[in-house]
This record gives sequence, C-alpha cells and structure tokens, in this order.
Amino acid sequence: MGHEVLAVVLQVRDHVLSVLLWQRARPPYEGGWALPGGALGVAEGLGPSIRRQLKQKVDVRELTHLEQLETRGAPDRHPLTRVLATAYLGLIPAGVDPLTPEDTRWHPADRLPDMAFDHAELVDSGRRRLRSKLSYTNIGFALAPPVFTLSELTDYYRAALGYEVSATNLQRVLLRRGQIQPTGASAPPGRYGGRPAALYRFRVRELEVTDAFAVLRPPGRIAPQVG
Amino acid sequence: MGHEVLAVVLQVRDHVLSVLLWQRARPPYEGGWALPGGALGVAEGLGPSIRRQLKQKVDVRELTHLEQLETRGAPDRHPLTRVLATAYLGLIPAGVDPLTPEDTRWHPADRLPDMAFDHAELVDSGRRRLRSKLSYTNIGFALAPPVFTLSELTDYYRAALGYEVSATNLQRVLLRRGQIQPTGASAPPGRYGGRPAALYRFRVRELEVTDAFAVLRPPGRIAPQVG
DNA sequence: GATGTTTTCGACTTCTGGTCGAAAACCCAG
DNA sequence: CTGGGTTTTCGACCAGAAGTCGAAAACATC
Repeated sequence: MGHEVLAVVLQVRDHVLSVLLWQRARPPYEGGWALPGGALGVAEGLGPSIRRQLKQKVDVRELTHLEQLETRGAPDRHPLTRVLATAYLGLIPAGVDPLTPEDTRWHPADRLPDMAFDHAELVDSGRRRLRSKLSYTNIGFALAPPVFTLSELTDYYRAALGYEVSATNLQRVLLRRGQIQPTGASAPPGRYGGRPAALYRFRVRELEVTDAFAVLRPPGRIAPQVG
Repeated sequence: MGHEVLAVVLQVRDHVLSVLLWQRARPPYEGGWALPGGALGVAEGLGPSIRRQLKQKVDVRELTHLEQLETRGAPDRHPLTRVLATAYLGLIPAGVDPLTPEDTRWHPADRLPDMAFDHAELVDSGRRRLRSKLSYTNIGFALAPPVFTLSELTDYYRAALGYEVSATNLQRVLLRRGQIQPTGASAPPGRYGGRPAALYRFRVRELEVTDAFAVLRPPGRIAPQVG
C-alpha cells in the first residue's frame, strides 16, 4: 500500500486561473495529464516530500503558499496497485514564468484536458479551497507579486473567483481589513495614458485568517487594524 | 509504512464541548489517552475505514457529520514504526448518550488529559475546524438534536465557539440565512416557569456553505431563503 | 488645448449584525 | 386569583460592512 504526494499548483496567467500539469508518457493513462508529485520517501515527511517532488516540475522558490488539501484513498483510484495520495495546494504569484520541463504545461483550471486518475477532482478541490479562502483570509498575497496596482489585484481576484469583482469594493475591504497598504509609489500609465495607478503591497505575506464573520463576536471586540 | 485513520468525535455534553477518547492499556504511551481509530484495511477506503473503526467505540448511527480533517505524516510521530494517520472530524448531536466501552470516556475539549502521539494537536485541529465552519456553514445541525429551542441552540454554539453568544442575534442570523425554521410547537416551560420556548429545526441536515462573505458577490444576487 | 483613458475617491444606499429593553407567557407562593 | 419571579420573544435603534454610482484626478495622444 504505497503513498504519494501531489500538488495542485495554481497561478493567474494572462487573466486566467491555470494549473500546472504534466503529460504521462507511459500507461496507465498514457497521454493523460497529471498533477506533479510522486512517491513518499520512507523516512520523509509529507510537506518536505511535496517540495522535493515539485522541484522536478517547477522552481519551488516561486511558491508563495503551500497547504495540505486532502487525502484520497479509494482502493481503485489507481488501476494497478493501491496508492493513497495526499494532495497539496500550491500558489504562484502572477507575473513570473517559472521554467518547466518539456512534458509540463499550464492549463486553464476550468477547461482541463484528459486527466489521469482522480486528478481532475483534486484540481476542483483546490479551486474551491482557494475561492473560499480568498474571502476570509489574506491568501490573495500568494496570487499577487510583491507590488501591484489595484486593477491588477482585481484581475487576480476575478480570475480566481470566477466572477467580476469591483475594484472599489476590493480596495475598501482589503484596506479596512489591513491586508494591503499603499507603497507610496505609482505605476507608469498604460499605452493610452490614464491616471497612474498607485502601487500596493500586502502587509503580511503569510496566511492570516480574518476574524470577522462570527455569529457573534466575543464581547471584547478586537480593534480593526486600519492603516 | 502503515496507514491509520483516526477520528476527533465532538459532542456538546452538559454545556461543554467534549471529545471521545480511549485510554491505552499498552505501550507506547501506556495509560495515555488516544483518539478512536486503527489501521486502514488493505482494500478499504478511508471513509469506510473510519466508520468501521468507530463502531468499536461508539454507535456510529449517532454521527450526524463526518469529514476529513488532515493527514499527518511526520516520520517520528510514532515512536516505533512509520505510520501515517488521516484524521476525521465527527459530530454527535447534544442530548444522546451513546454506549461506549469500558476504556472510553468523554473529555472536555479544552482540558485534555495526557494524550498519546500527536492526538492533542488533532483535537485542536478539529475544534478549529468546527469553530470556523459554524460561521459560514449550517454545521450547527450536527450539534443539535432534530428539534430544539433557541436557548439550547445558543448553548451549543457557546460551547463550541468558546464565548458567549446572543440568542437574539443567533436567531436572526440563522433565520435570515434560512438555516432554521420554527416547527410550530413549543417546549414545556422549565422548573420555575417562564415563557414556553418555540421549537425549531434545521431546514437541511447536511452540510451547506453559506455563500455570503465574498469580497464581491456575483452580480446575480441569490435571494436569501427567508421562511 | 481638446479629447480619450484609466484610476481614485466620495456620496449614497443596502444589508448584516450588535445592543437593549419592553412585552409575552409561563410558574409558584400566599 | 393576584403579585412576583423567570424565561423567551420581539421590536427599535445603532454601528459597521459592503454594493453602486458618478464625478474628479492624472495621465496620454492628436
């Protein structure tokens, strides 16, 4: 009964939420697309293992976030042997384009190719996780480069959420929650001019949960961190 | 490299969030308290396995909710061999008192006894999961009996969340979200009288996510399901 | 300098949740 | 059966968060 680790690596590429896949050259599922990953080493932890495996497909230094997603153990999920799989969700900020091997491609997350094993379900699971965490955590930092304009950030949110997002609301909400702050600088205007956009950065670049959203907050209200 | 499944089974008992534990009779961690669970069968899925294992400690028909929590794979989490563990979160509604074996007891979730392996961390993980899901899902149904008064429901929420909850707010919020609905009947008043409490039930007794809480809701607003 | 483009900001509105206190509906004691 | 105690329920009011809209700001090109 083997155990493997897999990763759903997501990135907003060219306005589209995309997932990193590689094409299998051998059966089973020859020609099918699969998530990066591989067998867990005998004395290896799950987290270290997925980082090691990912190195074969992408530059892991670009990974801004990595968290465990779920473990699949259906006896027939692999047609030949019994393999449990623990899947991780990894995020890469927009803007960078990490080197990848020949067999590896980015695919739009909502139009997957022929997928091997149960990997399509895992991709969906990752998308749902990202979607929901965007609303009650600061996980947006993992989708955005260190510095960005509000239009760009709005675009990352729209791509990840799958629906239109209002830049005005996004700005107000993230500012009030203390997630983003202006750097002071501004970006050069685009091709046809327009007001130069202010540059922002995430105040904290690691996962934090927004404590709002309780049926009833604890009596001693925590003062909201406003700039 | 073995694999086991474990369950953090929670129930509000006598106003206190409690977890089901059994006391180990043999090393390692002799005398320490552990989560129910055991080795995964060779041709057994994870979900079926945890249900099978739980039967040895509690009546699984009382379980109103069961979901995967996380998988632990640190090489040294078991002192003798390598064992991966996939933990589940199980919930039992208040009011029932399932039969349990001699070695098994309910313990307050915030004052755990000497725990075996990494099981204390898993209990905390389960508590956090429950806490957060109480605010953006209807998971309260799994803590409450089929029919309940608002005072009782408030008590379950208070016990699970760890802080005081206002019955007025809870009622308004859950009604507006369409999670609960009055049955029409009312409960008999208590020992010293008092207005008889109206009885409520959860409209749906399986997990549903409340779609509120988006940075920006999708344009076509879903009409809130109000009674 | 006029026009077009993009960003930013403020004003207004709506929705959700928090607080409080009065009224309702019961019990019991005298 | 009347008054006091108890618990639940409900309405009124307020604060805060979010949605919508449009005008103003700051650039470019012609």
